[in-house]
Amino acid sequence: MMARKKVGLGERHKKILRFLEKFHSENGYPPSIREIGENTSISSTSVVNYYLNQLEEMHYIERESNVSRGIRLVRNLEGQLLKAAQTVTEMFTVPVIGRIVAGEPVPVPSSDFNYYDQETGIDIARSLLPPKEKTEDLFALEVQGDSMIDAMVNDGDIVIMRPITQANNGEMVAVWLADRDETTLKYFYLENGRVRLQPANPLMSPIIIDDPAYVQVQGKVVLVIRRLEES
Amino acid sequence: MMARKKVGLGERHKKILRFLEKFHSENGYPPSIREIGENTSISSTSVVNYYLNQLEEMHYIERESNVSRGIRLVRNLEGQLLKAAQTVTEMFTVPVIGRIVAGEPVPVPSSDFNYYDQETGIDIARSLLPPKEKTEDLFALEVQGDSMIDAMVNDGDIVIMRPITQANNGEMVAVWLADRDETTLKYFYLENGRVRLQPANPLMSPIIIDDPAYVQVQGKVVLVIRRLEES
DNA sequence: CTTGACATCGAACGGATGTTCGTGTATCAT
DNA sequence: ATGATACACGAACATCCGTTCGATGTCAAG
Repeated sequence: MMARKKVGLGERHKKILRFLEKFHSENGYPPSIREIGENTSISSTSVVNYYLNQLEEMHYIERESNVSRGIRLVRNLEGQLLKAAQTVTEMFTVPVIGRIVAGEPVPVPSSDFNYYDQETGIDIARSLLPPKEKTEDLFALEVQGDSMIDAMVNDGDIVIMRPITQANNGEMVAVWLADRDETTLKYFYLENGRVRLQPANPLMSPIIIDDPAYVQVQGKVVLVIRRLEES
Repeated sequence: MMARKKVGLGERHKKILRFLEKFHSENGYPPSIREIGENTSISSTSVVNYYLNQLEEMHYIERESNVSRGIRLVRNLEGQLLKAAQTVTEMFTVPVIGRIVAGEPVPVPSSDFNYYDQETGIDIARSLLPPKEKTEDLFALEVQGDSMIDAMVNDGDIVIMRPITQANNGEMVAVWLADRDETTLKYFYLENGRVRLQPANPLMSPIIIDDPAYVQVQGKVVLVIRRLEES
């Protein structure tokens, strides 16, 4: 109230910015000018307008004239550029549908699996995957037991997979070995009619399967997440 | 137009959803009903209203009555939950500041490290970490080489860490072993004045260090990410 | 002292916006 | 055939909303 010189971001500017951020965060759309005023103790819409104009000049927001709630957040209080729009599509939830255990086939979801009903999911930033990788049919499994160390995955790790039945060479896949009653995660290579399953652990030897019929590809591994326990 | 039975997401629903997503993405605020109509070839605001009500019943959107542009996107076309608001705060970028190599100390950022200047970062969903885990000082390192298999991390894995100099028992830490000129990732236990460094790999034996002065704790591991290459 | 810049206010206005209502057409089941 | 339901339309209305205007107060500089 005593700041007479224009010195940049004043307290009222900050207060409005914080409110803009919070409101959009909670509601999915920007506040109106009256809502801004009510929540920042400004009684007149023209004063709110005045400050919004200044925030626009300082490139914290962008406004559309004569558009209700036409306010776009550009920077946050610390001046960081906000990718508000893009962020919406840059994270997704992968349903955790079960466990991956050495002695059982992978529980691959059926084609009519309802991806929205899962109660447990794991949030993944889209940028962790290649741009072309589709996300809709990904599923997550929790590793159970110590039997997957050749794949360098540990008890409790989360393995995110895509259901496939045909593998390309070099892909890390989950296969069910019918003659051994065993699930294993390995790099898949089809060479001269035989299958080579290469462990991720460089100290371990590959498995060679003469008859590919014994190798049931169940899914392709796209991501492994290990969370360390909070102690 | 011929579909008289109510069958769920119809073409018009999809068209509107796509437009909602695109418009919000580009403008930072939702479209008005007339804008929706103009862009989906619907000539009447009441028809737009009709479809928006249906999309709300199907939980793709949420609406606020009598609020201009009071539309919140809840799910996208594929049905994935959008955390439009929360996503802004539920994802963050961890700077990748270097590599973790067995023969060198961990490059821990200094206290005046500028976290915003890093060009390489890795996006992490906030939910992958415990709620109390602060995110501001986390840094990421890329594993180089095959020398960390006792920690079950592989060449190319991303290890996300917090700088600490004192470890609690049971924490997965990066330590610099001064007598061996070696960095290693292990579970830390201080027992009767001696340090036990337990490998994550259950087939491997612990290291016992009699003099804790030789154990320089450099950081605590909070998350490991393995991305499988697209082939 | 005056002047200009900045900040604050409320009232008023006109346009933006959402909602309701009634009508018409098509489809389906009985 | 009838009745019920779903979808599509335009008109009308009331409220929401942004903008403008004029007035007032404070401060700093000349």
